[in-house]
Amino acid sequence: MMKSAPVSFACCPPLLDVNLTPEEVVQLAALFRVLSEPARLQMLSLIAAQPNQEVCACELVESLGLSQPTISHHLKVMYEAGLLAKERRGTWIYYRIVQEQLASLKNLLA
Amino acid sequence: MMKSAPVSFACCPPLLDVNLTPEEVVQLAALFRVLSEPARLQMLSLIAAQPNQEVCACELVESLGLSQPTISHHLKVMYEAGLLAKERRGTWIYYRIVQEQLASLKNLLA
DNA sequence: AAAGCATATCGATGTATGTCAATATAAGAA
DNA sequence: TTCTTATATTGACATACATCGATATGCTTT
Repeated sequence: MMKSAPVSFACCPPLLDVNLTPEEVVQLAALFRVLSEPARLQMLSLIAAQPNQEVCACELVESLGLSQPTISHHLKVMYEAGLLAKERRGTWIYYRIVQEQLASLKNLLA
Repeated sequence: MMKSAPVSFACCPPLLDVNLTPEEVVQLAALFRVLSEPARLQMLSLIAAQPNQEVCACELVESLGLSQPTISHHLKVMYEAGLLAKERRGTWIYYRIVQEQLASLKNLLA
């Protein structure tokens, strides 16, 4: 599945000052859902803490106490939500945070 | 259960630029979890759209297509998460959004 | 006190998903 | 090609929780 486009409702209406349509609400809720998992937040935090703003998947497996399939699953979920970008470099795959997605979410919380 | 205190980690470090502790991550994830339900977002949006910034529970039951127990459940969840304040006026109970909680969440998304 | 309406709780049920072991796929090295 | 390592997928399982009907609690009015 392809990475989804950044969330955008009309043009950045502050989240809760507007009557959101059911579709927008579902889309937004799905994004919050992705962020509602401690393991995923830990992963995001760990990526953001890197000097180069990226990690290879194997580092995450080492850092968190979770199995490799579980890490891979979370990476996929965040990638498909448009929160992560990935890039293959040889054997390794590096993930970085898509800032725009988080930024648009932030704008909606006005 | 009592309404929980606003989220605050140290003093507003931008969410993903810092290595969050497991405890902070769990607390933050729980808050996102509350926001990950379409029905709850719709309720928040509906409250924010009111001129007086509040609704009584019965209005929510009428507006959304959900049963009264379900609405009551969602209200409780958001209240306990510190996202809603409530005030009894006669037979009715009015809910309003706790802006600080949303604001601190927004700050963490820097 | 009794009745009527608003809200909360309880119990049950179905669905979603986090997790892992096992296995598959992919890329580089020998 | 074969081997090794990195990542992804599959299948199974357990847990969390949204939802509702039934019922309880609470407030106001008569």
